[in-house]
Amino acid sequence: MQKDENFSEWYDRVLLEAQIVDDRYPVKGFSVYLGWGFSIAKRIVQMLEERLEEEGHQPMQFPVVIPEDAFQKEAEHIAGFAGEVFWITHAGENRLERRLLLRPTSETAIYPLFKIWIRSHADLPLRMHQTCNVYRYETKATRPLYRGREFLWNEAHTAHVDYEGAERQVRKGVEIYRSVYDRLGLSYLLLKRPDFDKFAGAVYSLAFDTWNPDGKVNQIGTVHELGENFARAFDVTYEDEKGVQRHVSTTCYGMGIGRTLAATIAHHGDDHGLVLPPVVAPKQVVIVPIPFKGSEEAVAAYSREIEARLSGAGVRVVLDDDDRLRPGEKFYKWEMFGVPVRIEVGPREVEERSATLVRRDTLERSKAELDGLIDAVRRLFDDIYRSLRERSWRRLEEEIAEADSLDQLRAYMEERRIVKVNWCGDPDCAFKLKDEVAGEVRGTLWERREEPTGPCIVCGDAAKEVAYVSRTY
RNA sequence: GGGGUCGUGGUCCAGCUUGGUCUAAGAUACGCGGCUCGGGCCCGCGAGAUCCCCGGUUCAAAUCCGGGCGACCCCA
Repeated sequence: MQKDENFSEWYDRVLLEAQIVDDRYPVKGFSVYLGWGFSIAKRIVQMLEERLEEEGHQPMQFPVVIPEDAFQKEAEHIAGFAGEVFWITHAGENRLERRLLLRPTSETAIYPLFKIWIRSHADLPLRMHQTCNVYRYETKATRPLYRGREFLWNEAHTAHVDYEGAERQVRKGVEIYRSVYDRLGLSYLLLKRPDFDKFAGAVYSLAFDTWNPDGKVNQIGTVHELGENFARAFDVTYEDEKGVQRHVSTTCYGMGIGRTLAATIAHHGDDHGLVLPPVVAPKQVVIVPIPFKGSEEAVAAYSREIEARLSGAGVRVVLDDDDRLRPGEKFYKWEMFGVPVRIEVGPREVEERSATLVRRDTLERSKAELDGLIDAVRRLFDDIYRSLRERSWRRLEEEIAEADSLDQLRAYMEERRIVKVNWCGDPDCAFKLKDEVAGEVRGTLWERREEPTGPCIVCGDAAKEVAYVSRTY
């Protein structure tokens, strides 16, 4: 099973065999999270929610339905999403007087309540977040976890006294997302989207784009500066210290849980299946007993002793004592599930009061004394995490190329790379570029300005930016 | 949005070109029993299939034709 040669086949197989999602649900674009996959997803959600709440976001749950009139308040927003909205038009046989829609995102659900909650500057800043499913009738090809018509995400919405407050929050949102991706060992490009590709209704949008083995970048999170756009549309105002009514400035940011999970699978996985960073692995250690004839009882007892020690130290451990499978089959099985560390226990280990450790990322074996086992396991977790993270970043660097002609760009697109080009900033040049090559302009680096090294790759005029171009999901 | 390939037990797949020998073969997974166990052993028995859906052609359709649904790939 070759991940890099045939990612699509590898991915489909891993989803099913590692019990991530089952895509056979009989509605296109909707799939079922299975036990192993959802356990990982929940851990990602939990890390994110903890960070958000540490930074003053209240957890909330808004309804999934939005009334049509609220949805239609912000003109650009409707224009951006109207084409992919699921409408609820009937209750039983009766046509509804007021149509409802399933949220494609929750701004228009949340702002009518912001208007009620926010009275004075003392109510600000207001920060909330929710983890929920959203609904978009995607017309492009759907792909489990990458692009569904229903998908799990977390969205945060904040309101501030002024634009500067919102700007600070944008930076905070970036920092929160970065910390989650980092703990998953994921590399990414943090790009400012070109104006024509920003969130519908935003002043500007930032996006975390990450590489994928098939060469299509995966957008795993976005952070939006909304300025007063939504506040004006929904008339959300507060009274300042001088008694003047002012519009709030707002931000929002969303992280696709499915896409983040997909990236974790795609970045770290190998030809044997998943490779999970220990923080999100539902089981971090699997103990495989190797019971030679005559030593079954001793091996079983010693395995249970190791299990008890690890589990007592807070390690998520499973003892695979299923006697229907041979050790070799168990090795393959737990490698598919991506369990970070395997402990092999046979008569030799019983004899020596030791354990044989195998790390999932490199499949290297090592030995530890029973008394030093917990430290050895923790060290391995740390090594695995570091090496996955490093490998992911190295791969991102290798994916990036630079082109100074359309022909060269086209050639790199064939190789499915992410390519830096000089760009004048004119949207027409970006559109032309998309017509000419298989990729599109994703944006410019947000945190560091890169100076163009030549004229615009399309029109030849003076370039203002260095843009990143790639295929997309 | 356009083009291509494909859809057969849980999974992978043979059969389709040339309709009948298909009461659909095999592998794997599953259940029972035995033997084993340091990388997917081995032996026996068992169960499991609306041949994606709807319609048509025909004495006869997994196979041919039309439409639909779904998946994958390529292009825009």
